Amino acid sequence: MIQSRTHNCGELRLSDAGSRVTVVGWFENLRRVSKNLGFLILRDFYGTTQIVIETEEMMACLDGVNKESTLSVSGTVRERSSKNAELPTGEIEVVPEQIEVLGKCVYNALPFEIAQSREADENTRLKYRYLDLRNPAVRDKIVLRSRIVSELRRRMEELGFLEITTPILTCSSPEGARDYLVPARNHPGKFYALPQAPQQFKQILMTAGFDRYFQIAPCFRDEDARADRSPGEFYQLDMEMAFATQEDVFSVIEEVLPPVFEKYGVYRTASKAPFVRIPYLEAMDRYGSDKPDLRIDLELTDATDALADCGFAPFAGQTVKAVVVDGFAASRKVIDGICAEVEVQTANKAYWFRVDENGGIVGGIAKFLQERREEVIAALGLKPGDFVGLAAGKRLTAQKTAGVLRRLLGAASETHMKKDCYEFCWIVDFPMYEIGEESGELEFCHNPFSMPQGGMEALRTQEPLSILAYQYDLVCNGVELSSGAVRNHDPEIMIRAFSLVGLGEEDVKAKFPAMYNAFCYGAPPHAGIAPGVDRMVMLISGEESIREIIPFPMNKNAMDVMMGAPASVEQRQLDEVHIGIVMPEE
RNA sequence: GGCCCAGUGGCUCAGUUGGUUAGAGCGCCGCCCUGUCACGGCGGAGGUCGAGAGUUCGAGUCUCUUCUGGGUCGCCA
Repeated sequence: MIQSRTHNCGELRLSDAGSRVTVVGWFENLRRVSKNLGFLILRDFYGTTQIVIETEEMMACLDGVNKESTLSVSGTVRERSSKNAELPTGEIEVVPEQIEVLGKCVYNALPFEIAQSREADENTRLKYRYLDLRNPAVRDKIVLRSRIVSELRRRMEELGFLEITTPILTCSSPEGARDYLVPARNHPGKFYALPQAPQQFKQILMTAGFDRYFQIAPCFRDEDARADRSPGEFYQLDMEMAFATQEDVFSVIEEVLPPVFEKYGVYRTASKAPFVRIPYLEAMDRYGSDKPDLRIDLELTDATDALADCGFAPFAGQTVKAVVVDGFAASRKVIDGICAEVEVQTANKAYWFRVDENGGIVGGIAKFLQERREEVIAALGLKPGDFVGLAAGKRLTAQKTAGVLRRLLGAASETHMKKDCYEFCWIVDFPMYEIGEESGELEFCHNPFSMPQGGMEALRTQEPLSILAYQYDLVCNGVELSSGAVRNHDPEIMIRAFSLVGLGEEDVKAKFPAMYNAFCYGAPPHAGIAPGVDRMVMLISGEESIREIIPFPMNKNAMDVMMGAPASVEQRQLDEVHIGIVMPEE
């Protein structure tokens, strides 16, 4: 009969000396000092406890027992004769009377060392995730995630938000990302889809009379992975408010998020309400990005007039954007590295020059600028010691390239980046429409659910490209946490908004039948947002790989190498759901 | 789908202009060690150098193809 645990491995202290205890956990290590003296380290979720082996009898209990087996140890707590101040339990040890193996580890060599699992091959870590997670440094990220989610939930509820779950099996959505499809057994040829977001459901909840909704919502999108984007599935702190404006949404987020970031973050300070608001076009112009990292105090300068016709071929006829960095004394090697990285990230080249102590232009493309040196210096407001990074191309290309350059220069500079804080901002006033790059025709810029600023009046009278939407992004330290919007709840305005992109009433009804119908029965004005939980946990924990903050992550190719998903299924299962497999050629 | 990087004992890595029998640390096995705490000492086992082809007297090293993993662009309303 196994004795029940009396204490966990993290809680015994000097005051427990003399107590008879039973502790259980994983066999982490045995430091064997002689034939009948050794130190056994037992580890559980809460910590480690040292078991001192002083007899050949106890030593024999461990013969042939591999590390990482689970053990039960009963004995007496004793003060250590040599203490370890590094450990919470470092003043005591347990003198065992009985050692029992609870669960054997049948292998005497592990795929990787538990304590160093973060250095192991990532594929191996994912395959043996249950071993990887035994490493406290790995496990703590998952614990952190749990605490963050719990706190977000608590704060939302305190503000009167109601958590309501929405369906996982629903309809394929006609826009956006690729859907994950689920065949419907009782409806041959028809499919459910996993939701890309609970967008329509939450808007219908508003129409149904719920006032403040939120959900830690699972979302599914069949798109390729990135370092900060797990393939397949992710979670959002999804919320929606009835009879609400953009400002109402902002104030909820500004109240809920910063305290959580400050409480659990690697950085201990976060922006206070209200967050900076930057119109989209201004963000592109000043930062070359719609997700600017405001920890960097550099801004883009327009150098088109000064440099476009300087004789340097890549600038001819292009927009030229500059990033001026004072006191940037990086080596040539560092500068070349930054330029190469810009090219990798933008597929566009970056250029540079420098102003020396005497006001001369040197380095990079300097030789093209000598003739008009004074004009360039005056136009860009340069002074000795300034470094100038440059990007050229069509307006948007030049902005985006310079934006990446700004980010890299900021990170490389000693003085232009505040490193230890969370800088939030809102990007507001996104355009309602844009000219599609492929189609060359008017398209919705973000999503068709947003309310145009100015409502019906704007749609009737303004030039479509000049119409702005009540559409906003939440950005923190250069990471886009979320999009959100004041929704278009008026069927007439919705039809008018669609008509500008060549779609009629029938198209609206066909694409979003439930929502459209619901809005025809009296909808409240409403607005919402859905910050990504995974992204927030990454920022808070300081992790750069999203796989570190997901309990069971998939690899880049959307495979779960531990479970073996995706996998083949039996023909019988396929038959039941009326699916035939057509393998791709070759 | 395009581009970039990586792949060498169980793990992390070194391996020079192509040149003897491919090394180290950790782990594993054995022996020694009475207070360790990254315990220590001595010894040992363990390698189709991701795979295939080519160049060469000779390939871990060079070339091509391919596989796997990561990053990135496309994509992500």
